[in-house]
Order: sequence, then structure tokens, then C-alpha cells
Amino acid sequence: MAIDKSLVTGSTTMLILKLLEEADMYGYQMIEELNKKSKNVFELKAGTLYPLLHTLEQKELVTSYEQTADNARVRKYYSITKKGHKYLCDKKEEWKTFISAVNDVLGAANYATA
Amino acid sequence: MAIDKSLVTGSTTMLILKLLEEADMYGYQMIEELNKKSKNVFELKAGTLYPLLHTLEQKELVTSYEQTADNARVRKYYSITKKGHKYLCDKKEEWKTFISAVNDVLGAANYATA
DNA sequence: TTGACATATATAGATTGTCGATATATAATG
DNA sequence: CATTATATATCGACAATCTATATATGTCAA
Repeated sequence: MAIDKSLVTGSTTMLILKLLEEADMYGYQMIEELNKKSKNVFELKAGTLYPLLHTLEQKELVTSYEQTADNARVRKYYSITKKGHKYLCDKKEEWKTFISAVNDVLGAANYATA
Repeated sequence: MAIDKSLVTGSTTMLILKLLEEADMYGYQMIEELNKKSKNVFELKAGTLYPLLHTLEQKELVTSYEQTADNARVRKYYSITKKGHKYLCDKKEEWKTFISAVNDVLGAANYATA
């Protein structure tokens, strides 16, 4: 599957925050969830995700805490903040504006209805 | 208007080719058309467009020819090639795949129907 | 028990696409 | 005559992602 990576640019943060809106998650889990939910279209790489999570934490859109799993493996969970919720909400509006604009140009009423 | 520029990444080529599918155009005209059709969401910059057009010409997705307008100003028109048509068709499929995947993650049936 | 693979996080360097700034030149407008 | 719009072009900067690499532990099969 997978698509031209440059299409993904700009939407990754939105998608990660959306996952965290549903439940706290650790990095590796996000990669799997995103892959599963998108039916293998998004194959987010660890080298993309971890730096991104650190950035989101710096911006206070997420917070993190460590938790030990059954198998004694330590996982770093991320949780969305109030600021993160607000940010996600804005990004979703931008996303709607964006796809509407693309579809206006494509003249493709079948692609989206904003 | 205008949105986060990183969202635009990857879709610009598709939009330009789409414009050329409707009619031959010169660079400056494409900027205006794109702005108009997208209701001012896409404010494509000359510094983005011209290098892109040169790349598309190298890839043989478009060809160009010069034409003198009424006011004696010389314009460089671009025309989509057969290869360009094929490429656009593929890109549109990718676009559909992409927005479906994003909407699968967002769980937003209202954003698109692929 | 050892080697391979999945899990889990992390960083460095390369690549790509867009932008702002700058340059040039002509036409139209005040 | 000066400013703005038209029209094309290039360069350096920047942001986001990727590949490659590193580290370490758990699981499973040969």
C-alpha cells in the first residue's frame, strides 16, 4: 500500500493527536494503530514518530509517563493535554478547508463534502 | 485564508496538471486560476511554481511553447502530455486513497466518501 | 542455547517540497 | 515619471519525513 510520502506531510500530527484523544498510547502502539486504522496506507516510521512526539511534548500538546507492562518492559505512554485538544480541533478545521479546496480544483464532488 | 503549507505538499503537482488538463496555461495564469478555484486557499508562490514547471518539463509530463499576447508580451504556455495525463490519473487515485485513510483514522464520515 | 525476529525508544544525516527574497523586464495606471 | 501589475527565473532557508543506525529486552523455534 502506502502512498507518496509528501502527501502525508502536515497531517501526521493531527492523526497522532486523534489517536491520543481516544486513549493514552505509547509510540510503538501508535505506529500499529495508525497502520491498522488506515488499512496499511500509513506506515509511519519510528524515525519520524519519536522526534515528533518529543516536539509535541515540548509544545505541551501531550504529556508522557512511564509504565511497566506485564512482561516487565517499560513503555512510555503519551496523553493529550487540553492545549492538544484545542490544537487538534483547529487542525481538523484546516483539514476540511484543505480537502474542500483541492476538490474545488479537481471538480470532484465525489471526493468530499465538507 | 491560506492553510498550513505542509498540508499542501504533494498535492501541488496534481493540481497544476489538473489545470493543464482543462486548458494550456502560462505560469502566472496558473497562480491566479488556482487561487480563484480554491477560493483563496491556495496562494501558490512564483518561487514554488516556476521551478516545479521546469521539473515537470524535464519529466516530460508537460511541454512548453512561447506565444505573444495582444500587448506584445511574451508568455510561456504549458501543455500536458500523454504521460502527464497518465501521471495525473495515478495521482488522483493516490489522493482518494489518502483522504480515505485520513478519514478512517479521524472516524469522520462527513469529510469524504471515496 | 543460540540465533532470529518482534518489541520499544532514540538520534543523525539526507532528501524533498515550499517559501521568502531577490532579480529582471515590460505594460498599465495615476 | 513613478508606482503597481504582469511575467519569468534563481537562490538560500526551512520544515517534515525518511533511511540508517544504535541500544536493549522479550519470545519463539531450531
